[in-house]
Amino acid sequence: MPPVAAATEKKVTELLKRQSLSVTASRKRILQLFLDQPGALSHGAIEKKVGSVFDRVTIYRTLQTFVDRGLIHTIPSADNAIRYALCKDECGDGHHRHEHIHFVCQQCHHTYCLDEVVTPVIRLPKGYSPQQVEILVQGKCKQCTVSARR
Amino acid sequence: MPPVAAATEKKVTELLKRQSLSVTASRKRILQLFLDQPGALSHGAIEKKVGSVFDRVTIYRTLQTFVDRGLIHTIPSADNAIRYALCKDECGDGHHRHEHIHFVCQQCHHTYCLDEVVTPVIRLPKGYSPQQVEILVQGKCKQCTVSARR
DNA sequence: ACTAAAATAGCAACATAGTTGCAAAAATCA
DNA sequence: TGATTTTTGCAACTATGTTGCTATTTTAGT
Repeated sequence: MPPVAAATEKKVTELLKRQSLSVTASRKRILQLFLDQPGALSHGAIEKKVGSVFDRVTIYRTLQTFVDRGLIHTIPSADNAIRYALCKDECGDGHHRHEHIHFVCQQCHHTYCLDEVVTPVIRLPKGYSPQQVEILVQGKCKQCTVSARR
Repeated sequence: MPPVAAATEKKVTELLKRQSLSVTASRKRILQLFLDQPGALSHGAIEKKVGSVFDRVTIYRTLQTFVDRGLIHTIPSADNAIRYALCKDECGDGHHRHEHIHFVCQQCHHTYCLDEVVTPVIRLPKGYSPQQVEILVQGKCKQCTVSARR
């Protein structure tokens, strides 16, 4: 059985309204993509899934809107493919509060937010004022470790 | 006076030969760009500087070669612009060993390797095997903090 | 220093990624 | 329902990254 149940249309509509966003087909569909799976998605991955239904430009703009409203956040990468993942409730209009780290599996290439792992405090040299810390761990994810053990 | 002296041609030639790389004009010039300043450079930034002299493709291939040989390393970003920075001596053919963090200034948009700040050990949930940890700190850099104080 | 072999650079052509302006369509709100 | 606002899709464009091929440069051996 699949680990995550499909989000109902009601749920995504709820989420959009809560951010006072117009409820449109593309926004509902793209938000649902995020709810339907545990990892992060790149623009490219989303385009592959729904690119025949919605215009590329619409997908770009939808992602930007979601980031602006604090529905999703960006995850940096070393392969020129920014990923996006759902935010927790603490994020909202114009601000993001994230304390979790990001895990990139080198085998299945999925990216996950590890909400249970809190980012440590980083002590910087004099003169540097930190604002935000992003931690990116590469390795082998839960699924891939399990599959390899069989 | 400029803070960093220009690297001599001899020095870059030395570095290239040490990695058993052919010594060519583009490799010398691009390597010198890195030595002439303290931060990281994106492909775009390099192209702006020497794009009229060398072909775009040559720059891409030179950067890739340098990464492969352990001369420079990549720094992930959230703006689809991978940065490259010089490696310390511990890196070599096919492998990279980095323990430092990366600092991105939100004001001047430069990226620096903070070699004196060591990446802490990150404790992951069961099932995840970490291979590499990348830490990206955003904030205001030394220069920009000083300039603001004036 | 010269030459043959190997490596690299430049070019062209292509593929992918991201942006902008504008008119048509859809969503909101009264 | 209808007017207003917002969003979408399209077209055109810019930027970014890749590949194959040939010419040029570099290297290594004499």
